Amino acid sequence: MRIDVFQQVYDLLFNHYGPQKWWPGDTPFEIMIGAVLIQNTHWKNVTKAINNLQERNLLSLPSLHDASYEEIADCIRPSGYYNIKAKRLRNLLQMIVEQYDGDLESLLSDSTDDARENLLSVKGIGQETADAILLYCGNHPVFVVDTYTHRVFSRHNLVPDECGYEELQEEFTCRLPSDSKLFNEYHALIVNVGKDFCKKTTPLCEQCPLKGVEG
DNA sequence: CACCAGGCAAGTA
DNA sequence: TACTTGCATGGT
Repeated sequence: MRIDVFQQVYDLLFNHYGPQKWWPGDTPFEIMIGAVLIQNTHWKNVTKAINNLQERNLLSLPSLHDASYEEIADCIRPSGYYNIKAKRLRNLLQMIVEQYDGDLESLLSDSTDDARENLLSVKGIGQETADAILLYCGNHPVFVVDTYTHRVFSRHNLVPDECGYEELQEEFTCRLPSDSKLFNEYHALIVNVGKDFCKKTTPLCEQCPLKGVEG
């Protein structure tokens, strides 16, 4: 019996990169904030923004919820789209206050479906951000799809180019065991190989650990 | 200098 | 429904 190609890709990536220890961040709250700030932005910029929040003691739900819009925007300026992201952070905190009495752990221990639905109801939280929060803050077994996932897998003809978020996510979900630890590592590995070998303009590379893998 | 990054929502037809 | 555009800083 042949091993599934998605499993093969995981093995190739894991053998090449080793365990990733994601998500960068010390607390679920910090990880959640990072999930919003990373949207279409380099992680290096997000680090600066998070450091600014840390310096002003804003890395907790009550303190950030109390902070003014201007102060938040000023802190997260390096992460880009700072006006819209400040609003998104406030929307997210507001939902947690209203739906979960301001308790992040309460959101994270809710059922996956209910927590996801509440996250998606927030303006500024889309499917990827919601799933990243569910997986990397709450260890829910949901596979996080991102631009690298689509690019790497379509470029290797493992999924059709026009594959959408849910369709792509389903490919992983139905081929792999529902294991949050596996999903955690796999997504991180895909981002890694995407950054190194599957940029928008770089078409192909001899050193790519996925060289020769085709659907 | 141009281009891009671990998206998302609003606007247009 | 299916495209297009605005949002913005900092690294290469």
